[in-house]
Amino acid sequence: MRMELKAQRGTRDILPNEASCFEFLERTARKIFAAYDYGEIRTPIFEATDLFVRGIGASTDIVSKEMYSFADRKGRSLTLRPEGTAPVVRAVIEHNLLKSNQAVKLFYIGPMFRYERPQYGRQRQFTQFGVEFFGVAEPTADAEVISLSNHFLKGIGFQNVTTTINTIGCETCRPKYNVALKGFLRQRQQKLCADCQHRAEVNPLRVFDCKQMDCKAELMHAPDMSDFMCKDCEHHFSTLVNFLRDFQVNVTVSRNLVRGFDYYTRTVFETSLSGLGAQDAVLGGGRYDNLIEELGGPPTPAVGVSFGIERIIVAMQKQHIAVPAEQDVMVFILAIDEEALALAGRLADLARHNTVRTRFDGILRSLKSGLRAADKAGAQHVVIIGKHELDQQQVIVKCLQSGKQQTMTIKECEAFLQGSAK
RNA sequence: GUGGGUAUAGCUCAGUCGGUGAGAGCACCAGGUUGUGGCCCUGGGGGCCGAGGGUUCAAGUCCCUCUACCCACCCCA
Repeated sequence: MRMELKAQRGTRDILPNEASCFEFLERTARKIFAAYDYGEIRTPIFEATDLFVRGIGASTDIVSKEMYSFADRKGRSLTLRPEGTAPVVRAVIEHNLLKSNQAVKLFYIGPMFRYERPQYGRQRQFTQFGVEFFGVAEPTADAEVISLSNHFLKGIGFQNVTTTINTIGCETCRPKYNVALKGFLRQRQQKLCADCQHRAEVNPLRVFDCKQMDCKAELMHAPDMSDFMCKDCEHHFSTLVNFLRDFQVNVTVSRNLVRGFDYYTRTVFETSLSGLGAQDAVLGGGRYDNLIEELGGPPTPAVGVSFGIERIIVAMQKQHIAVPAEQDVMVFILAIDEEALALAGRLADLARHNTVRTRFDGILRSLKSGLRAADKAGAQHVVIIGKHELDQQQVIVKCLQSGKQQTMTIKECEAFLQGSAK
């Protein structure tokens, strides 16, 4: 195979077979998002680079080394969006969607871009669905978003879904804890791995995620977040956990769960599915009570989640979850003689105008190969036209399932294609 | 960004110690009496063996470079 032009690294083509899987997920998501009364928002694929630097945090991996940034013809620095929350926040501020004490619920669907090393379940262009819930500070909002996430995975067909949740505190208690943790890590610096030494400076909470046994052992003695947590945060979290139990969402509390964006406050969560190897998180999210204000909007609490669609599709394949088959009846129009092509084309056109799913390729086939093709295409009915039929102004309509067939006049066939074929 | 692995037909993969003309299954196409699908049988098309260099009388096979993919790390969805 000689090809100079190929899909770029970390991108790929979605062929019809897989596209139907995306379509199924989108359909399922829209149904569930609608049930929770979220409205769709479509934001541009690229934004000012500054939006992500300020929103996600300059020191995060995504901003410091994974963004597709470029200068446009006037020298503006633009970036293909690496995630969906910052653009949505920008949009709700820009359009004054945030009225006081009003809940605003939005969802988005679309491609995201990160310059990462591709791996299974990790592409440079990938699809995320996500929801953002603005204006409610109470844990009811967190619970709703997590419940919605669970509902989505169950709607697709996943069983035994468990979500991991944690709280990382708020602007009053987290800094105190960070100071204590950093102090602790500095003391033990020599005993930590290189990665953890780096984490200790950039995002100290991440050290709890380290897989090195030595680091884990050291961290047994680390200061405990719960000793630093303010009353409000503690109450928020325990209430949330209770809500989730009421909602029958399986949750595991893990103090090791930390997320890579700077904007999270209090609640963070993610859900993993089996069959994905190292990249097994298919959704992740959390609360971000300060982001809107930081980006120039009115102080507004918010919570959101995003779903990794390609990863969900991989998990579906690994767990043998099939996309429900299309139920539409299909009619196959088969011309077996040159003279029959015109009538075949006309009948196909008529059927299509009546939104009957119709297969007609405009080519001559032998009766045998035509029926084979119809069978493979999954057609229910085949309209067969040859010169014998034309001479009599008739056609044959064959039902593939029963094997029975009947001759009809052209008029009868037209009526069939307009009515009972569906 | 770091370390390791892989690359042969549309798909999944064989191909020995370098040595006749590059294979299988699936998929596709066509036949199996004159106009009837699925199952079965027979036949057929389709590969510059990822790209570029090198070693050799001889390279799919050995060496180097590049590219892509895979696994782990990092990070994340």
